[in-house]
Amino acid sequence: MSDLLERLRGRGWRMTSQRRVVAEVLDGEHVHLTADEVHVRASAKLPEISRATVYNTLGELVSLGEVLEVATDGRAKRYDPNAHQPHQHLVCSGCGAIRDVRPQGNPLSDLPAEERYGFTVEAVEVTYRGVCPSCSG
Amino acid sequence: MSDLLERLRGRGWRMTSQRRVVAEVLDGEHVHLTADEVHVRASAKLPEISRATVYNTLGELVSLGEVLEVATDGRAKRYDPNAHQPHQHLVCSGCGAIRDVRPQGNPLSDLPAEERYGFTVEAVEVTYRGVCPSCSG
DNA sequence: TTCTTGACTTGGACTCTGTCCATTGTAGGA
DNA sequence: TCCTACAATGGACAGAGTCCAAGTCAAGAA
Repeated sequence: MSDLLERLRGRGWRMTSQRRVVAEVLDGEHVHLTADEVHVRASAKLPEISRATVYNTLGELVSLGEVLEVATDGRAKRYDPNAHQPHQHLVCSGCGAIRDVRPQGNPLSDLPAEERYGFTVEAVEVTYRGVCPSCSG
Repeated sequence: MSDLLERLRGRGWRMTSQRRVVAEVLDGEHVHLTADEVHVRASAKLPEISRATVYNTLGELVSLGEVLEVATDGRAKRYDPNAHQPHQHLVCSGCGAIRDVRPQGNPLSDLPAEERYGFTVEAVEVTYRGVCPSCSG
């Protein structure tokens, strides 16, 4: 993530303190924050940052392919900075915790041609649901 | 779906015209309506039915395991009456059409123990994304 | 059949998530 | 340093869903 800002600058992204702060907040492993959580954490570093800017910046990062949008429940979308490593998600039904996981094989190949109904299938999202150790203990 | 009402009555469900209409609207194959769409169609049969009742009834059907909630985009949840036959979804990125599909094998077994982080994994949802014949033509 | 009652429905207010837009501010090149 | 196009702001707005107090009614009891 540290070279993210460099990469974006190279792509003509204008660097502002707001964008820098949003990028910093999204740094890390197994990070799946909602826009609102990003706003809270960004505000801690840069109190004047507005909600609209957080939404704008997240949207741009998604368009640029640097962040993934994850919708594991019907509530707010979550933003996953782990965009350059293919993975799926494991979600705790108790507390909502999310882990990135890497299943074996390629789930795309599990859909036989006769189940594709003429679609050109391009991607697959897998969400495993279960109970995490803290919630089952 | 025709015996759904019988089954629910047997479970102590009080039968009302509103609930009957919502159940009727959800009948069929590859049905994935939003709550609002259910409300529109139910209103055609029973004009006085309220939005709140549609939400209540859908929520009850989901709790009872008779209908599945599907969140394929960040927008409104969709309701899938095909709850008694395990399946996954194939979604068109163009028009949003949804088909029920049955992948080979059990996607749950693709997640090795060392990728479960101590979770008790109970279910898996798979969403295939692609372009349908109408949209690619 | 009528009565009774607790479950169900209603509609409007409210919350949450996200978008839009006119105005103000500023990064970065000239 | 100055310009200006791009970015940030915040407040209004929209869509999806929940909540609640009051009114209604399904279905068992008499």
